[in-house]
Amino acid sequence: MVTRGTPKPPSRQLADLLRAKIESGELAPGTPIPSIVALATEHQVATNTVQKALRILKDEGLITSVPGYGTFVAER
Amino acid sequence: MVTRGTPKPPSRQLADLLRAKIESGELAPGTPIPSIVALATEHQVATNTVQKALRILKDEGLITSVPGYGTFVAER
DNA sequence: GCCCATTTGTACGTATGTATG
DNA sequence: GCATACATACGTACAAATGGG
Repeated sequence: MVTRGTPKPPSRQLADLLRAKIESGELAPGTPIPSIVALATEHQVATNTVQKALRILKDEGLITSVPGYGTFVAER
Repeated sequence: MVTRGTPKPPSRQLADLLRAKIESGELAPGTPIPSIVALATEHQVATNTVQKALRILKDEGLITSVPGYGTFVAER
């Protein structure tokens, strides 16, 4: 759940949430992550915020994005 | 000069522009970079775009930001 | 080859939060 | 307390890439 009024901003909360799913294996390497719009709707945040969260995970090498196609869990 | 209609987005153009000034020594290590608002006004882009450009340089280790204080050219 | 829906990427303008001096 | 500056988020818009029909 993404909440406000906490020291941890929504973008980090969402990044942490997705990272946990990846590391737990719920999102396996090679599988697609829900689209940005889907994540924004699901977690009640702006698409920009989702982009920011995904950027964090990209910087960590956990995911890769293909424009016009989708975002996927990286092979480790 | 930051232009549109080119394959290189404004945020990258601005990042490249600032990087060149740093590497040429025009902006020496330890010296402050103009504020985000100042850069946005000067280059006619949104503050968000400036933030994006600065983020690129931060990722490259060329600058560091201190909230409420300013952004500075990194040492070395 | 040509539309078209989907998806990522970038940008805009604005608002608010937080830190510094 | 106040002014300045960075950080985050919102909603919106449009470009470019992809894939399916």
